[in-house]
Amino acid sequence: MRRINPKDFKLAKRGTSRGINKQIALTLIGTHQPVSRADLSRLMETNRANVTFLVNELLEEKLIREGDAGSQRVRGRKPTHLYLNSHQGIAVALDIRATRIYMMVTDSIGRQIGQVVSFPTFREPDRFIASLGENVRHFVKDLAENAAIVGIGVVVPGLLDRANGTVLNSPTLGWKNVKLLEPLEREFPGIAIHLENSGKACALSQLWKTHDDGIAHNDIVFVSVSDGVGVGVVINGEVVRGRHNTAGEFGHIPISVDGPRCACGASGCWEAYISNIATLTRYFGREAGSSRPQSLDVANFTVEDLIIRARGNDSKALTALNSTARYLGLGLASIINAIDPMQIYIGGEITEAWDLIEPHVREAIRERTLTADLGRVAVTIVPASEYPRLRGAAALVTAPAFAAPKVA
Amino acid sequence: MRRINPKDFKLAKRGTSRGINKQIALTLIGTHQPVSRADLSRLMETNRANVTFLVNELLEEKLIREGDAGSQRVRGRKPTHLYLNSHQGIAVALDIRATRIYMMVTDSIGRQIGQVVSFPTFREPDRFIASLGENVRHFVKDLAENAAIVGIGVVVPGLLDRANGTVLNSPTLGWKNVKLLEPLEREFPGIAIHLENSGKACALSQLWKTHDDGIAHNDIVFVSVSDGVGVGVVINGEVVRGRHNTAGEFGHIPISVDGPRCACGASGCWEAYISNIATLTRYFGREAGSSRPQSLDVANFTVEDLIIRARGNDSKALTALNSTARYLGLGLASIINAIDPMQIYIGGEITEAWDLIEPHVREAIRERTLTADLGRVAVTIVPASEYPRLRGAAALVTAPAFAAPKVA
DNA sequence: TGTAATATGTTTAAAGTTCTAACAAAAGAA
DNA sequence: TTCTTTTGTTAGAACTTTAAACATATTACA
Repeated sequence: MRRINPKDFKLAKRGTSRGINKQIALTLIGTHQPVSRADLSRLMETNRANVTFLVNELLEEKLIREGDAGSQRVRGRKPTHLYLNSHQGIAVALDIRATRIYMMVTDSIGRQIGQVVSFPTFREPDRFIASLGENVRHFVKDLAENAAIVGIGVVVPGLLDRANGTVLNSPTLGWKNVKLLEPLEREFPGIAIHLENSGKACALSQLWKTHDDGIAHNDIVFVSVSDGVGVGVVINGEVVRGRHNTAGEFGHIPISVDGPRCACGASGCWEAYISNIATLTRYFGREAGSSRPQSLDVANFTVEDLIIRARGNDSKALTALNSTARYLGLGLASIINAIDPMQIYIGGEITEAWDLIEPHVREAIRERTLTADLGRVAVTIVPASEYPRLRGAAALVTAPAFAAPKVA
Repeated sequence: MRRINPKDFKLAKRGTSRGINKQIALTLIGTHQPVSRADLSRLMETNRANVTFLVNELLEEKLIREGDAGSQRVRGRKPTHLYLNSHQGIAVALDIRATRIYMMVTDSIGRQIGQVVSFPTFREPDRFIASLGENVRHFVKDLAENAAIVGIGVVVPGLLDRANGTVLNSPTLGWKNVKLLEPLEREFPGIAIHLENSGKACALSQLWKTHDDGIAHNDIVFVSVSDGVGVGVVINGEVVRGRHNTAGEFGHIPISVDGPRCACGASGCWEAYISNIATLTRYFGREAGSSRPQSLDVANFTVEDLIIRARGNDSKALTALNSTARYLGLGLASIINAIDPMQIYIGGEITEAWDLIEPHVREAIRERTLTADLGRVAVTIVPASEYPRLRGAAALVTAPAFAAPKVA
């Protein structure tokens, strides 16, 4: 039961019904392809005539294509298979990280083309743009020859003002109030640029993924554990943004308000307990709350290294991981109690130790969730090899064609 | 950008456009009444002809009515004023509390009729239903004579299974897995029964309230502080329910995981720091974490009494309140970081001390919110005299007529 | 007082939907 | 070859929004 916003509604025009049904048909072709017009009419519970009209228009718009005739089990005319058209130009996905920028090229329906490449990040805004422009053009030529870029999705670790296209604050990059949209549009004239926060991009990557089970994951949470903790929340198939595009910052709910100092200025944030730096600090023997994590002595030792040691016989490493696992679970329980999602996805380096830590995570979840049902929520890891941030960035470009029209 | 759920979509039929536009017109009549057809055509940015058709149908359905001709500022024909029709039967709102049940009767657009009445709560389910049935019939006759009841909204403190119409767990009432919908439907044959959790009902009450400023509050959080802490979250004009109707339980996010024991079984929950019992326990000198709040010696001393003492010269009372205020703010900050709402509403006995505690609440909010914008979010108290639970219960009955149709 | 001007609300017809029913096309079964 | 079945299309009915003309009602002003 949704209330219509009297200051922001969308009237149904002559073409609204068709618009809705076309998007539904397109979505179903995406999830069921190859699929015939007759199949669609059954899936949509409408008549074949209507489907013919809708499909013809989608064909004209080149959003779908006809394939070979399918084989019919019993007798009757063979169906014409319909597929999503993946040749509508390419999307460029960029993941801006502290030291390197990662880049993926996809076709118009978000399927990866070639390999992920990377190039260095320059912190100075002008140089950042110039280097990025040069590299993107170079690698696109490499990967996709003459294909036209229809859009560029850019994922940034930090808070974004999407209305003005600026990075409000990114501790990772050391950026505050850096304009990004406008210079990028100047660098790539005529190409649509989309900016997104990394936590929200990860959530998008799972929302728009075509899952094997065919079930849509329309109420999900993605928790990305890395230098910081990024969270993206999807409710009703839509990323929750809030009034200032700041929603989803579960990384800073407290575990204990008197706990270790966090990069955000407060203390005892979840992030301060489970970020990679927190885990490493724990391993190097400091009490979690006694020092600022930044001042780590062993600069090049990573969580991946820690996990390798834990798999060896380094009990101290295992203890550090298990401790993080417990706090991870405690925080997840808060998210579960607050959102009650269908599924939780976890990304970040620590997922490589999932077989070691999962029991501790689950136990902590059970400990703090309100009901047994909530304690059993599915928790799935997303390995780095799936590039959730990059796939989310690509979705920024490729997904709008499939999105539900805004109505009422 | 919402993804269409391929397992749960709604096709646009012949009448879908009209359905959408009728609900928009109805909503606008509600927020702008009295309003003419010509006004509507301007508000909706469509032609007067279309409005005539829509309005005529709404008139036939008796959802609206024509009033006197309005006075025209300049020349031209006088407009015909349109109003919502409030004579479509009555709604009964019931708020089930530990010892008494409160009841309000409203007209078909949710406006209170007569006074709020109350009668005792029987915990034993059969007797509960029988007594409730008798009292409701008695008081309805008293308040609204022969009016037909179109629906009954029932608000319960605790977790509900709305699919099966049962109370899963209500510590306040001492109920576990108690069937409620079916026996109520038997008790009131032919009358629609709606069950709702108290936190969500409070959120509904604000969502469906016609605010003076005319701004719709489509992203809000209602925090109700009482024996427990109930929270209702509204995103995109819709209450967030989650997979098991359990979403919104921010009452059990931790302040400190090693904090005082909570009624839910975990420890350090927000609720354990700010519930009325926690505040009283603090006043009576126990350390917040050292004992179970249930075993309170001074049984009949309430938070209201505490506030009166704080307004006198009882510095211990003031200290207890201020301490609760600080924890209230710390928890609110987590909600703000997570949801980034337009507005937060606070209900419960403690709001009577708002002038005393607001500065402490605000300071704690600022301390833990991620950005300055988030720290400035509007926090409004809803006094008990506005009966948010009862108004939410009434909205369960009266709001569906105004709700947006489910589409795409 | 009468006429022009102007705003409201309705009617009519056109353009664009879904939907029903009939029809053509294509393939296997008998 | 003929029948049966399935797919896909076409024609027209029913129902939309929308543009334009029209009727109605009121004020302004000569």
